[in-house]
Amino acid sequence: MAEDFYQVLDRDLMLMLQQIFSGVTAENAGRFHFSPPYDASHGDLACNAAMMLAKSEDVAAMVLAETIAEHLRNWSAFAEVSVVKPGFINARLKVSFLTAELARILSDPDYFSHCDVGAGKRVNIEYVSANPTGPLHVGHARGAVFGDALSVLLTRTGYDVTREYYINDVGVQVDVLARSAHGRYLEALGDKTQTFDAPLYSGEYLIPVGGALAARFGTTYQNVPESEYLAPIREYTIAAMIKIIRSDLQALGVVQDVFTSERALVESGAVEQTLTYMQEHNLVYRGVLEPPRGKTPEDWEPREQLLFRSSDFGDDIDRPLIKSDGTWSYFTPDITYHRDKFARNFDWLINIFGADHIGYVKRLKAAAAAFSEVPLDILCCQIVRFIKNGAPVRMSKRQGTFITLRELIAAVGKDVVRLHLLGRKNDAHMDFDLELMRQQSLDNPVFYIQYAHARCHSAISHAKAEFSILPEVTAEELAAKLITAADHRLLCKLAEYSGMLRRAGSALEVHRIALYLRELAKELHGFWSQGKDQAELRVVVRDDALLTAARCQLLCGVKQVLADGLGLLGVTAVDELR
RNA sequence: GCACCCGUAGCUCAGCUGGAUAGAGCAUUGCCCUCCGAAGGCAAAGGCCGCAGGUUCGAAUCCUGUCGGGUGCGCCA
Repeated sequence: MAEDFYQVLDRDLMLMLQQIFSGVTAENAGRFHFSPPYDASHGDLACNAAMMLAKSEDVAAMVLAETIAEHLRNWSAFAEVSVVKPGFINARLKVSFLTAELARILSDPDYFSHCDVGAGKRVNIEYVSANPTGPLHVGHARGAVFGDALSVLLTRTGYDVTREYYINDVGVQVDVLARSAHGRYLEALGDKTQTFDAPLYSGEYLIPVGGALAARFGTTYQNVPESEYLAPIREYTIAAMIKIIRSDLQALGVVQDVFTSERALVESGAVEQTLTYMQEHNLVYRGVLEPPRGKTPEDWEPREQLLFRSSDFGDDIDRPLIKSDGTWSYFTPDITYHRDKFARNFDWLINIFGADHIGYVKRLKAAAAAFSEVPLDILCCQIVRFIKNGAPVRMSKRQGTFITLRELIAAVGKDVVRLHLLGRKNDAHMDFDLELMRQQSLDNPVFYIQYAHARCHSAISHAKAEFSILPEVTAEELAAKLITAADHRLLCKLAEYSGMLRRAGSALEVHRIALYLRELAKELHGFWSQGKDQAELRVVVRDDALLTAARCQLLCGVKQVLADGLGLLGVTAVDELR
């Protein structure tokens, strides 16, 4: 398993501390690490070990820091090690150590995929799973891009990822869909009296489905009772909706591998099997629930149901599986579905939920815990407020005022949608200002990062034009040439990338990639601008071909890291801005 | 009433699993294009990190309470 830049340093630190201090073991050593200090004037790296050890060793942190620093001074990686007041150990890296990392970025074909914290474990990530009753709308966008980017990130950090969509193709919603489609079908056959009020779906997207149904079935279902037309119309229409949804996802750059049908699961008898299993394992009982506190419904009456002992597994109350009328609750097939996922031998399940399903998390985790040791993580994406003309857009399905995903992409572009939604923690509330995002203003980080990438490209091309032949640069020359403070900062920033990815992966925090890219872009822009005042800080230095070649290597590294990070987020890296 | 999420600069948000003087972008105010792309850079200003306790060498970060905002919660799906 290959280690990244910071892992190597931290591992060596741990080994060294174990040699010096008897109290340091493999277990607690993970707390000691190097990290980039927030203030660059402190150096390239800060180490927290002395302060962490002060108590267990019963020695003043400053004394320990001096001891540790003395050892660190022997490391080949460091040019300078110093100790500062509370007990920080600050270190400055040798340029050769940083340029060696740059060389790996440029020459190692596996550099961007060598992280193996996942160790090939099989993880299933379920996301979107919107009801197949129509095109996706903006409410689905965040979960879609987050699930997609998380899948890419976990793949990159060594997991074997399956991306899954669960199709809720059973129940009232899809029956309503079928009735609506049937109305459009009659319309297509010439009946102009059809209406599509309240419970029916009035969206225009069903009109072509009606036409297709007419072409497919002719007049077969024109004058037959619902019991005859419902199933075939429903099947056809759901397939049409899935097709629309998949194409919506594709427009966002989101791909999923497995589409699991609830109906197929139900028809296989898996739900009954699950109920039998739960009965055999004493996970259910017949009982009556208390009315919900503080908000007792007027028509509440206690009725006996089949309940899952979910409160034994961390839920607040037990949950109904079979309702008093003898039918399953929504939860029952869903439990079955997760049991099916467990049966497919994943090592880890992740569900991406919208904020409107937060209340569902505990019971599902309870069900998972009752069935398997395999961990289930449920990540919720908070509501995105869409702002138009300075005011939040009120969206209502009934009034047809919700913005579709297609409209959003058409308005601002896929890259803007993705980077903006991926730029914040998934569980943070956020705004999406449609005007700002359309303006391509500085509020929009896509252009800032793409601009940095384009500048790298531009400078490298310029260097190639200026010097017909750029000299080869040896490792020694690279280290000897990239010695200014500006070079140094860029090199340090590049070296952070691999460790940042590893941490983002283990924290399931995709937004860190976006933050990092912004930081790297900022360093690049700063680097660039210094060349305006001082010609020797430019990429192209006319009287120094070797320096120019070295700087080109540096910018190649920046360009590659920017492109890789943007690629992880599904955002296009461009060589030129319009 | 209960559960989950969020309260950090005027606004939108970071803060790397407990570290140094809490950071970015936008907006405001000043600079920097005869010079690799100014869609950029530099600088100024802006803060009781909602509030109150606790844990410890050390808290925006962890715990408890509390107040505000959001989302959800019934035998709906």
